[in-house]
Amino acid sequence: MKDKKISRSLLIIYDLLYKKFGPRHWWPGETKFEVIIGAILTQNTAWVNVEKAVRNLKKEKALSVSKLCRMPEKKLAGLIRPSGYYNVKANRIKIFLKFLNTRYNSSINRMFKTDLCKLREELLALKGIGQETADSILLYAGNKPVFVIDAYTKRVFSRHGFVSHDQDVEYREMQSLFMDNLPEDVRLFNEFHALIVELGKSICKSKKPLCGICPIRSIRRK
DNA sequence: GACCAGGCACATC
DNA sequence: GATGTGCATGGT
Repeated sequence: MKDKKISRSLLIIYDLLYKKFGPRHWWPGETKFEVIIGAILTQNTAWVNVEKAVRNLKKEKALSVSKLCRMPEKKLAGLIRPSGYYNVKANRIKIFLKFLNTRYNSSINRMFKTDLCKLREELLALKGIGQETADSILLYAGNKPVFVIDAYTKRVFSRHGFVSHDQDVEYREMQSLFMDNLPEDVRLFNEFHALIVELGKSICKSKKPLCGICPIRSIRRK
């Protein structure tokens, strides 16, 4: 259900952010496969640490489906160590690879030819792939019109009254805010989410309002 | 030394 | 269902 006022507000915010930060050229990654691996490695992790892990994989010439399939999980964990949670993430990558092999005969392109809703369900059924990771894969590796919701998006848009609650806002509710009120445009979805992340990072660094948006800290876990 | 980062699964109540 | 906890490195 499109709300013209919300739609206009979102596009104004997008323009402000675009003027402030410029195009973000997301996702940083040379291939679809690298984007997918990056999406798993970046779970609750600073991107600089993901870059180190990806560098290690490239140094080993291991950033391909076949190479990673053959690599023992322990060795993979060692290479991605800088990205944190390395045992968990190595296991998640192996689970994805097994899925890709058995379901799509190791073909990323074949995987992305699947109906969008069906593929999203399949990804979500994998252990270690949650909504944000699945949507990042679909948007940034598959060029599918899906809006990615992350912690920054939840914080910024819930605290500025776009949805009723705070950080506990449901993923799908927040996603509908964007997908119902913006034109279905992969490039827009891509750029907007990347700009929101940039905004979130800048706010945390500067601790001053930016583009009229107040400093926002995450809520501390006990 | 404390806090945080482009999450997710699982146990417990 | 909601809440708490484990998984872990590296930058500020």
